[in-house]
Amino acid sequence: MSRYTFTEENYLKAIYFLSQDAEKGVSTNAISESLETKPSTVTEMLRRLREKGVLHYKKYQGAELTEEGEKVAISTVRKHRLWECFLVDKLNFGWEEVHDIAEQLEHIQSRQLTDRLEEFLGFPKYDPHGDPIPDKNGVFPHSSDLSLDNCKPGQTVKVRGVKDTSPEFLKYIAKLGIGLGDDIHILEIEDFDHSMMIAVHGKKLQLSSIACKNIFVQ
Amino acid sequence: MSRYTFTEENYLKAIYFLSQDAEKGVSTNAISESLETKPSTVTEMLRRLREKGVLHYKKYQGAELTEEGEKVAISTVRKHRLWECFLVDKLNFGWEEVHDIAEQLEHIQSRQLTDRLEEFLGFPKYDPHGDPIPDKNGVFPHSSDLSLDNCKPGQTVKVRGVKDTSPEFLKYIAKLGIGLGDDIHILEIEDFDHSMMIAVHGKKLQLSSIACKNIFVQ
DNA sequence: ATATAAATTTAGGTTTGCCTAAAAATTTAC
DNA sequence: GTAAATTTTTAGGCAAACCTAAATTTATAT
Ligand SMILES: [Mn+2]
Ligand SMILES: [Mn+2]
Ligand SMILES: [Mn+2]
Ligand SMILES: [Mn+2]
Repeated sequence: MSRYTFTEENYLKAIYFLSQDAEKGVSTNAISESLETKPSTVTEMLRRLREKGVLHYKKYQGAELTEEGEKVAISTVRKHRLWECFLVDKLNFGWEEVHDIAEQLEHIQSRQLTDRLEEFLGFPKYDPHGDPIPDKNGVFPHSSDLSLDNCKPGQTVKVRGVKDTSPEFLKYIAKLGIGLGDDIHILEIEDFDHSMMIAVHGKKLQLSSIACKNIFVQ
Repeated sequence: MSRYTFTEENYLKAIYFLSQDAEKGVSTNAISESLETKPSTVTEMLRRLREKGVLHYKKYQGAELTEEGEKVAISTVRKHRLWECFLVDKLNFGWEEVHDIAEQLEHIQSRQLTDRLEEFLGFPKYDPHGDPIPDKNGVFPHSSDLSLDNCKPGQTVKVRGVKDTSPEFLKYIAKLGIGLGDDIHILEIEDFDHSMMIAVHGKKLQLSSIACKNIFVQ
């Protein structure tokens, strides 16, 4: 993994995320939109990145990252999310303020810096928005590691599964309007019983600590 | 103080330091050497920076920063030194390892980030090499500019910083067991080469006059 | 004072990343 | 299955930073 420019890392990161939903090659237009550059600029960059060996690309057929390309993308995601943790946990920024600063910090090149930052932060598994942080080998934590009761007010997390799969529990959360893939925004945690006030689909509702322990999030 | 590129900040910082000793305009060659670019590149950049209003420059007459230019330079120095403190104090880097990483971090643009970092670090007045850190208004703390070679036998002085911050020199004095805050007792000065016999931590050792000139004391 | 040397600028190129406008390929619509 | 719409690529340019080689200006030395 040699050195990549600011811009190259941004392209690789964008293609990495876009290729998660679309299973074919990532389209020129999709990249263009995501990076707010013109499609012609993207075409040119794709040719350059292909020559560097970080992606496969044939005219009109979209792009797919190579192993090396994915490694660079994941490393950039890792840096981005670790810095977001730093900004929120150590410098007391709000979770909504940190993205743009992390967009800059994610391009600092020093393997040692990233690894020591991770250690300093106590090896966090998720960033302030609940997104998983890959380890130094590029391995993401399994989402089932994190249940809702381990999250903090201010976080927004995605429902990834349930621990209790009984019909009673599933019916209960379905009635509340909570389903797989939904975003839960944590508003407040009651001190005395650890129940949570949350917002889902714009609706405010209360969840007991027992319910929270049974919802896996990411 | 609008936004400046990575490169512009580096030029302004270099000119700022160079204009501290040379009281006339800073020469093209001096900048070229300090930034390891060719003189012709510097000439071109000086014209551009003049148009931006950050320095005065007339053909063959060298460059001088305007108030705005100096503000940018000092702000960059501030960021550089605060990040060096962070790396040493919080991430346990050695003081000889941090300069290159700080060269990158100093260009992150967020006033808020810099100020909160400073607060997180406890408003340090000096970086790990003993260099003074300007406050958010660009004001430097008063720093002693007394170097060891100006001291006399019999004196005991405290190490406050180094003039030469190269890894070679830092490693050298680290090997000798000399660090920030250490007490140096001057035993004898050799007449013929002005080398010093000193005692640190109870150990006797010899320092060349070149080494002595590069150690700031108080 | 003139010749030589050194410093600086000019001229002409390169690479990275971006743009607009036009052409070509692909997809969709009838 | 062709025509229209959309997507993508090509062609040609531009700005920031860099370079080499050739002038030009300034400094130095006899
Ligand atoms: Mn983010
Ligand atoms: Mn980015
Ligand atoms: Mn430094
Ligand atoms: Mn720098």
